[in-house]
Amino acid sequence: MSKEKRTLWPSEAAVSDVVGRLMEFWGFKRNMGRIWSVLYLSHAPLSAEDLRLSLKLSSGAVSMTLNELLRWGIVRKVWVQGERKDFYAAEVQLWRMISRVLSERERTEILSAVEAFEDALAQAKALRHSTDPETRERAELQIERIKMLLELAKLGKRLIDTFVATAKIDAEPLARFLLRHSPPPSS
Amino acid sequence: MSKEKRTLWPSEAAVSDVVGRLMEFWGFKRNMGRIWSVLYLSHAPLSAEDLRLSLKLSSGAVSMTLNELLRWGIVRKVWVQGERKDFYAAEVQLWRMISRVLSERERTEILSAVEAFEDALAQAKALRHSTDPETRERAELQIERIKMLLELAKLGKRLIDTFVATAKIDAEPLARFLLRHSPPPSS
DNA sequence: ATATTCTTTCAAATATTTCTGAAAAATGTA
DNA sequence: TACATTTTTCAGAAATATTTGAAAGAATAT
Repeated sequence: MSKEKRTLWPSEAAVSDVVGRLMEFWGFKRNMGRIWSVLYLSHAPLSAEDLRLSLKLSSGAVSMTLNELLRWGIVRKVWVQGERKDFYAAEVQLWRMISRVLSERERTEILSAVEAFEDALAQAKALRHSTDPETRERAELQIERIKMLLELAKLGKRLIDTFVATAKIDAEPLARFLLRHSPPPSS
Repeated sequence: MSKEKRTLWPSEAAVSDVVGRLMEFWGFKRNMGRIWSVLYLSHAPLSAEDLRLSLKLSSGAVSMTLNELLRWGIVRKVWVQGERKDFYAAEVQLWRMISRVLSERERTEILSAVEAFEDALAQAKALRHSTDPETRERAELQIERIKMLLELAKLGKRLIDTFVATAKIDAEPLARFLLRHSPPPSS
């Protein structure tokens, strides 16, 4: 599998292109998506060099990107008997992959947003009893609005938590998750 | 409101910082979030110049960013009697704002992904009857996997559609949407 | 019509992100 | 230990994204 597989099939090229774009859109590096895709569509684990050749990347880029993918739990290392180099395989459970990313991200992003909103709220509340009526009025408005943001952020957190929890126990949670809702409006 | 309001309150600075980061995280420009925040926390509409001064941006940046925000329906223009310049106000219905962005984005991103996956699937299917057994085997695997991706993309589309539809008819759809699910696992 | 004020545009400047490739480090082999 | 292979690191290069500021363009008032 390390001699022939140096050129991507059209289907592989197409998928790695879209997934690369989607991942980029999602805030990852495009190459993360491209590498994952090639692994995902491969019938056997691939080495860093396989990936380097089929995607025309530098060895450094492959190494760094693979490690990032490993950190996200989106790709894993695989032992191949008799081979010295490492081989890599894609996480094929899509929902698991997504839930991992979501939970990983919400921890850093949403939680820090919640904290920051709480701080801002406290700061606005401090002005509630200003002697200047204009200041008081503005403070009141800001308190209301920041509360909304805070609520929204917490709601987002809960949504992610729920999703992640569902994904953990259920083999096809995405479908269930969705189908619990009214049917889609238009197509 | 155009003379005094040149320095942000700490609460305003804090919120525009977080929201700026969140929006950047979400794939928008940081200044979109910052400008929106200042407007959102303002008790009166602000002019481009107000924003330029309080956020220390160039006039060009303010103009471009405001237009982008207008295009997303996240900010609207407001007439102020007796004033010549335009004034701007933030969309305060958060869920409406989000649903608009979601529906706008899914149209371009998810739909194009679905299409691309379908193409890739067709390409893989074309190899199903290759004379080479190895090729056939690989084609079968790819077909299975691409199908999963396609399903996932369609599911995502449906999720967004459902959300957007809910948001359209309901004043606090986010809450309902969420609360229909089991309570959050951890905090 | 002309002046004044405000908004937009856009090429150049900055800033940020991502990639390359060669050297260093690590890992295994004899 | 010495050697061969594989992986990682990282400074600089390249590619992208964002911002500036000045000039052009609109809009309104006189």
